[in-house]
Amino acid sequence: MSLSGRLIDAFLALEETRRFSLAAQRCHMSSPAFSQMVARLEDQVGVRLFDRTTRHVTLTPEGEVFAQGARRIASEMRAAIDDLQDRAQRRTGRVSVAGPPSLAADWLPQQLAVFHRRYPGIELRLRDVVSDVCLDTVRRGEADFGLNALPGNSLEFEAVKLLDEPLYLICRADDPLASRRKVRLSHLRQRAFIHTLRSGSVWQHLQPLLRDQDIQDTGFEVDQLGTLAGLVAHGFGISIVPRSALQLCQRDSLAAVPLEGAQASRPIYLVRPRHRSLSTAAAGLWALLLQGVPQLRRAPTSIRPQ
Amino acid sequence: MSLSGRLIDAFLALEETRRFSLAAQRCHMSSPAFSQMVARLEDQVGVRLFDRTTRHVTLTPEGEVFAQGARRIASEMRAAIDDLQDRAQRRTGRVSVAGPPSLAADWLPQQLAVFHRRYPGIELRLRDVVSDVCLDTVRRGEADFGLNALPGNSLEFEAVKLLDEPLYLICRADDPLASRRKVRLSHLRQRAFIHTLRSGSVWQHLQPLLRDQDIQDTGFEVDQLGTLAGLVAHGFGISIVPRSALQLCQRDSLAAVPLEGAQASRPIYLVRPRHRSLSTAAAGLWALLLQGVPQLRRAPTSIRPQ
DNA sequence: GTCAATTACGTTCTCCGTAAGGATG
DNA sequence: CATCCTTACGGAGAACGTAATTGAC
Repeated sequence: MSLSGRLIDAFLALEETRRFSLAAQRCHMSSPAFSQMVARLEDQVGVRLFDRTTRHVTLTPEGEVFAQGARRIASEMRAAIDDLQDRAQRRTGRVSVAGPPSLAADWLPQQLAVFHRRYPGIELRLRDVVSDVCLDTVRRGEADFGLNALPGNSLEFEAVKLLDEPLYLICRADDPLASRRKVRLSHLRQRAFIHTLRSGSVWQHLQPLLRDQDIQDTGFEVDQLGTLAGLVAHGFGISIVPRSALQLCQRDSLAAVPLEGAQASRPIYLVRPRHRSLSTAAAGLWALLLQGVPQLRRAPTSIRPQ
Repeated sequence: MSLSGRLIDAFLALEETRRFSLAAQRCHMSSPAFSQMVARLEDQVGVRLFDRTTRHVTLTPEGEVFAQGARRIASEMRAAIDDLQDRAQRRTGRVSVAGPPSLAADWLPQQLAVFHRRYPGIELRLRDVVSDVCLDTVRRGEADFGLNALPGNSLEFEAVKLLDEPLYLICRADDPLASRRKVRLSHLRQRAFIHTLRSGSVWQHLQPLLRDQDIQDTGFEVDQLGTLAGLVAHGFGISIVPRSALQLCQRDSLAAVPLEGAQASRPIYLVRPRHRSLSTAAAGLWALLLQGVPQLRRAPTSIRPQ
């Protein structure tokens, strides 16, 4: 009632060699054991598959029919196992990561490139998402894991902190604040402020703090960091971005000044579903990202006054 | 290293129910045994297929990949076994018989019709062959078995005699011989004779005997029995056919007279290869033909003088 | 605390290998 | 008579079930 891979292999070996002794040898078994094996197979399928005397071994008509099925079964088995092992060896597979636009601009692609050089067979996908939808993306399985400023519900997600990423004030190069080595939130009092997306992590992080500082909201709420830089450059206000976003704000007329104080940085977590394990490929990328943190700490910060 | 049908079934049961206890029950096993079974499967394929706590069972990404392969494997296994058992039950299959034109004219189709009513799923094929090629057809596997006047080499073929089929003289109704109740070969002395195919069994059977009887050879050698009847009807000569061929010679102007004497009949054997067993379907038809001999003995012989 | 999966362990059964038997050419 | 498949039989290992344990909610 139940075929096994070994029975199929035995059948195919005998079908090819037409000799019990040879086929047994090929299957690394004694001849009697092999004989019993064929008998078991015939018993299980319910029909005689070989005509055999001590001199000749031939397929029965039913055996010839079964041979086709046996080859398909063996092929499917091999394919299934090979596929799995290719994935285990990271020779094939697919990983999808969700991360914030700032990291998706440079560091994540850089890390993905390293990963791709090491495991060229693995298909990669990067979804740039705002903080709000990151966890949803992971929850729905559209990404294997995500990078996010919030670790998510600890019952649902498992998170490890990658690093605390310093925040920077972005202002015009001729702004008085641009000459400071550091700024505090209190320095921003009364200033016009351009928000990044309300659903983004920086906004979520700073919003309660800025409310205390009597910040003047310009009403602008941009999606692309390039747009933000343009607005700041043309005098509509100032803004705050994480260090990894500085590169996207690179303009001659702009300056960046590190924030200091209690909330001068925002965390970045690696977040994955707690109750679903990562694929081997995803686990590999996860580990690589953890190792890649130093490159992130050394992120380019060339926007500087003077 | 070796998947078995039971492991695949276990995997699919768990994949569907997502509960060890339910899946174990469905596989008619205890829960611990089932648990070990899944562990064995995971050990054999080399990767974890399920994420499980005592509360939740989920497929790993690799498990989801494997599920597709597992379904294909299970499907191929089921198909292979079902096909075999359909054939064993004679619900499907194919039989090819080779027989002489005389029997192929009526009796064989009649028997095939009986077989087809009983086993409508089995595909039937009837090859009408002259004696010469009958055994070749069987040897090459183009027919599962044959009907032939010669039993063939007993090392190569296994033959059972169906019956001895009486031979009849075919002549014009106004022939002096037509009024006889029986004729002997000696009565044919000096008569012009029309041969059926030299490769046919009747010719092979009679040729040495006719040579002793100073038979006059017309030079005609026909393929179709209808042609033979036409030649006889128009006075070119006489001929001899087996009883089963009489129906094909049915004409008002013709008469048939049974031969008597030592060689007044030719045998018909069922012949099959000795070293290859018959398919279940073929064995069924073989048995049915053996049972159908009485109908062959009662073959229509309406060609009669007066 | 309860429920579900797992581990522990004794038992049964499958399955292999060695040795003897039987059939074929 | 030589060769090759099969049967017989004993032992090793696999796999199952019962009972105890661990872990999650």
